[in-house]
Amino acid sequence: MKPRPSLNDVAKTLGVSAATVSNAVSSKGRISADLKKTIRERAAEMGYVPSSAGRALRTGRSGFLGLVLADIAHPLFPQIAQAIENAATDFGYGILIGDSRGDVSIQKKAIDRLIERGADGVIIVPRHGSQVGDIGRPMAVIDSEMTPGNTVSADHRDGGKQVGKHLIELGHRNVAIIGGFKDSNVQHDRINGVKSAFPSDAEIQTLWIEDIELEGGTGCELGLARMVSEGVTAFVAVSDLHALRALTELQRAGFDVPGQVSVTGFDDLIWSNVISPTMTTVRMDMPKIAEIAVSNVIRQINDEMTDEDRQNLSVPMTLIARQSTGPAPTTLKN
Amino acid sequence: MKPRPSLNDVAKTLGVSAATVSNAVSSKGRISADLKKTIRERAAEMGYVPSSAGRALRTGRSGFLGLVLADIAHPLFPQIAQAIENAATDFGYGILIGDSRGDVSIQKKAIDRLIERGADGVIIVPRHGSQVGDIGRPMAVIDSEMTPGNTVSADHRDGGKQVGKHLIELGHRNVAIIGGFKDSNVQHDRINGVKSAFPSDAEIQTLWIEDIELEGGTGCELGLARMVSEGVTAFVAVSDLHALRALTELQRAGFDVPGQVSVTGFDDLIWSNVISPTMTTVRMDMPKIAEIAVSNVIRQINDEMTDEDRQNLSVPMTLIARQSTGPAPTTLKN
DNA sequence: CAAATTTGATTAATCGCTTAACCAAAACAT
DNA sequence: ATGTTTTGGTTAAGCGATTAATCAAATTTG
Repeated sequence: MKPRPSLNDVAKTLGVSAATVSNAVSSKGRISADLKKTIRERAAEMGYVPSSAGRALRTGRSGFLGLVLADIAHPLFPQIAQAIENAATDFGYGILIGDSRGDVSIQKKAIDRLIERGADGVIIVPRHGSQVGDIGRPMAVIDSEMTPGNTVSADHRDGGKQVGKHLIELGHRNVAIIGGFKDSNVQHDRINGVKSAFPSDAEIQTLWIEDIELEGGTGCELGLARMVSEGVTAFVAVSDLHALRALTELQRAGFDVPGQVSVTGFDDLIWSNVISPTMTTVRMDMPKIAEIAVSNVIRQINDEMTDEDRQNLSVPMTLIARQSTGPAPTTLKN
Repeated sequence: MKPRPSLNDVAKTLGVSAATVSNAVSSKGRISADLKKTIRERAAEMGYVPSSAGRALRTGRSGFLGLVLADIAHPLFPQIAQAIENAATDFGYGILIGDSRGDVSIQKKAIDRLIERGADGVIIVPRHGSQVGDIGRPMAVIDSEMTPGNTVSADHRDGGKQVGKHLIELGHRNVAIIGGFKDSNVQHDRINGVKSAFPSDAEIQTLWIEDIELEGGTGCELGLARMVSEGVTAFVAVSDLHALRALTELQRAGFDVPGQVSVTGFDDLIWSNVISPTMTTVRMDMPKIAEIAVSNVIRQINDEMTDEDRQNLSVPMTLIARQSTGPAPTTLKN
């Protein structure tokens, strides 16, 4: 726990001024190539690391970005956090996390707390149904194109469309979409995308888990078996979590997936590739999204915003066809 | 983006010294109750928020703790991050996240980066098979009691024991344990715990996914169906992720869970309660673990370590019996 | 060669906060 | 009334970095 050397310590051992050391380390100001090299070597061997506190105080920049998710417990969080952290690191920033403990009303508070802690900007993944007002600081929102103030998002609509096309090619004409929350813009985008792929004579219905659970209780059966017997040949869930729920419910009811009925999800969550059958899903390009969000915030911090930056960007999604989808069975309805 | 008022700004509007304002805000030093109240009110109405940079520079404390996970993509990460963030917030600290991008060799680098960014201490959840050397700064390790330098962990062994007992009560005598990585101390603890619950004449075998995938490739079938036909009546996975894999593989092969075979997992991951059947699992008390880890690091920061703090604490796990376990079938072997 | 310019480094101020040292006035004790 | 303590505040130093202003020496120019 020995205190680390300061700029001044390094300067003294070389008999130069602190300013010169600062210049050498940060490659600013005027300094001869020779001295710069000498100083850098000495600094390195002394184990000198610039104090972020000192720098922050002087420059007014902390070098941190806040990452706020309404609910950290969301299964997509690892993907998001990792991508954001990596992108931020590439830009020389650190990531401070904030959690609103599942309570939407605290979302704003969580953001404020990060700002108070000195975050130079904030990246927000708002909870469905909520939107973020201006916070007077650089920020980027990752949600849906429909969300006011959104900065960047995956092209959820096209992702849905890809799923729809995939199912059409497999011969499915009677499909049930499984949604979670009606007030989620992301889910609506995905659902609309799916629908847009089908011709108008296709049979498409949408069921909402929040509705079903209102009656059956959390984690209740969704009643998918009955729907299959009524002709549904494929279930499109707006999230791999719901897709997993559907898959296991169908399997347990004795159906063969994908032999008798197909299932698809979204987001390529951690388990999608190890369950049996592996799940057909659509993946976001999180590294790309993160890079856009982070660089956008940083440009705001540096007052380098261009008109282009204010656009609501969308990043393509990628369909990953796996084992949970197959040709529509022709036996039942024809 | 208007600059926020400083201590001095507040002091000037009241005609007092900055030191007095500081004392009023932080309740230190000597100050009359009246003036303290006045100052606090004025500070509040001016929207004064202490500059973390100024404070950090002066006190040498940033107010941040680093959280390093070898792999942020781990499905347990949300639980951990949320618990740590909440605990840290309760203690007035913020959380800075670090990721080693899946590469164990970078684990140390990720830690160093957080320290360089000014983290006062670090909380580490090391990757299986790795251990953390002394970093010369306050730190806490959350892994297994077996891991050198471990600070706090769930009582994985007892968790395993609870699973074992649960299965014994249900009449299971022929069990297969599914492990992931052999070099994981946590998994070994759990496995040993499970074994310890069974009498010596019980048939217990252990299969390792890393071995099986070496031949079959990532995400391959585990060959559980054959094992069931050979008499195994229950599968104990060391993680819900593996349990899910086992469950779907068995269901797909046409087995009824828990009618013909039981399955258990660990960690109560996000999906455990929504799949069908819901998963019997064992849950860690992450809030408790996080609180212990965070407070331990903070005591190190404040040089308040007691001998008690150096102990390797373990926090009880809780068995959550759900639908995936049932009485052992008596038809096959008897 | 004197004047102008460039180069390379130093000085000193400053960011916002904390805290030890100090001091005047009030309260108490002898 | 004089000495002592307590109370309530102020002063001033300093944490470590950045940067505008400055200056001496070296170099170029007329």
